[in-house]
Amino acid sequence: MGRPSRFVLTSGQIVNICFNRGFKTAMSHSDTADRILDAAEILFAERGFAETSLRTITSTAGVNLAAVNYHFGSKKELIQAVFERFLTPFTDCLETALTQRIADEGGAASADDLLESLYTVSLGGLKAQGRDPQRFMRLLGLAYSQSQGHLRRFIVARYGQTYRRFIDLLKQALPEIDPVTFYWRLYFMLGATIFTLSSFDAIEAILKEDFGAETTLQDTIDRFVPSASAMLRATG
Amino acid sequence: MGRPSRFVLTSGQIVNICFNRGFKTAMSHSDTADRILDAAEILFAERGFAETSLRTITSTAGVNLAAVNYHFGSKKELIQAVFERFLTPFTDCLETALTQRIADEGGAASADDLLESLYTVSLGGLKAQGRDPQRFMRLLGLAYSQSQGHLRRFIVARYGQTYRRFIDLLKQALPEIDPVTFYWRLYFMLGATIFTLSSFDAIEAILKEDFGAETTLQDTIDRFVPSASAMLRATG
DNA sequence: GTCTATAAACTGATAGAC
DNA sequence: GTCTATCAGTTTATAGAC
Repeated sequence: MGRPSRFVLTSGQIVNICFNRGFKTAMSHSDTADRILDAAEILFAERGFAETSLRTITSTAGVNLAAVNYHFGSKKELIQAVFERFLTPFTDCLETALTQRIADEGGAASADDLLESLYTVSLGGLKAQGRDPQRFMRLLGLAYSQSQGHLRRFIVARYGQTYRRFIDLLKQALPEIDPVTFYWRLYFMLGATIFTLSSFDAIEAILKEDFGAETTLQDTIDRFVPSASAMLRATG
Repeated sequence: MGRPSRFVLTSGQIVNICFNRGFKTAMSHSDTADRILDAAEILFAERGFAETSLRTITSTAGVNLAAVNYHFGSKKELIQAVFERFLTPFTDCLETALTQRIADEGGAASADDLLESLYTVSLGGLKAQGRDPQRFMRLLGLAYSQSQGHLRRFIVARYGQTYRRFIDLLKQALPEIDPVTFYWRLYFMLGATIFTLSSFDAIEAILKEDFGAETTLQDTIDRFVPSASAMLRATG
């Protein structure tokens, strides 16, 4: 599994370093714009974009309605700002983790290690940042399903490079899979992750109710990595 | 793999039988209500519920605005009617296919055969019906992500029994997987399917562009079944 | 920067003529 | 069953006072 030696940073340590830095600078002053972003992030994730009015956002944030237009210009730009605030530290952290992995493993990381980096950054990173991974995944799901075009273009232009890098590394780690099959399974994995973690609270509650099983963060990562890995590698 | 003998109906044949019956009766008269349902189905799948106004639906359908309230009562009831129209033949067909499978295989079907039934009914069935599988999946995704409660309750009450039956059969076919892991992976599979097929056209276009690969229906089923199967069975 | 007030457009739903 | 006309409520966005 390529467990790092004691001189090498683990994904978890990288997560703590990047997110703690990003977190402090982003949160150092809680002015009106941040209050709006906080409220918008929660409400968008719960209801979607069209179902969340600026009035609901501003009254939840305890600020004036006109403040949205003053600080962000329009609702579309507010949506982009919400995504920018959580995708920037996340993407930077993934970038760092990937660089560390390939340095660590001499140029080519294994598929399981790449997946472990991805899930540790997305789940562990957000929890370390005091944020809810489920909310993050719901927003990502919305970006795909409700995207009015502008958001999709914004995300691809701003963050596409890092995700292409991840995909290329994963492809190199699975040379036996033909490119078309790889592409299908990549979507498969993305959908499984976003969809499942979007319903994380509901699944967690059902598992506790029906099986008495507590769900920890590490449990979830340890469940996702082998499942995704087996799916990517499937023969037939 | 349990290929049926020549005296046994294949999933594909079952699909043709159920859907052709349902299709003719449902489409025999194209009055105002059906025109509204046709337009609403397409527009909801493209934009979501909140983003699609009744005015857009009625003008697309070429009918009067008041006709929606006359025929369906409210927008919520129109949404339910859209789902009812495509979920009823789909669910009936899955029910028939499952019954055939367990009769065919003497009480307990294999996981791969169950998955093959599910995908043949959902993909093949809708295409046989002259409908777009992608649209079907987008609507299912919306039911999960945008569900305003009423739709979720409607679907569970009306169709829950068949899906619980499928899940129980699949669980029986995978006795070596512990129940909690099974539950996680079921969500994983559901998300992968809905998400991937929601973007079917986009994926198809990219595959043709980048690899010159044409994508047929049977290709897609043959790609999904082993991937989902490997994921469900993963060890570790 | 923050506020009030209001514009301008859109929404779902309905009453009542035909 | 279908239409027009309209209601009552909501939405985003902005102008202008402070």
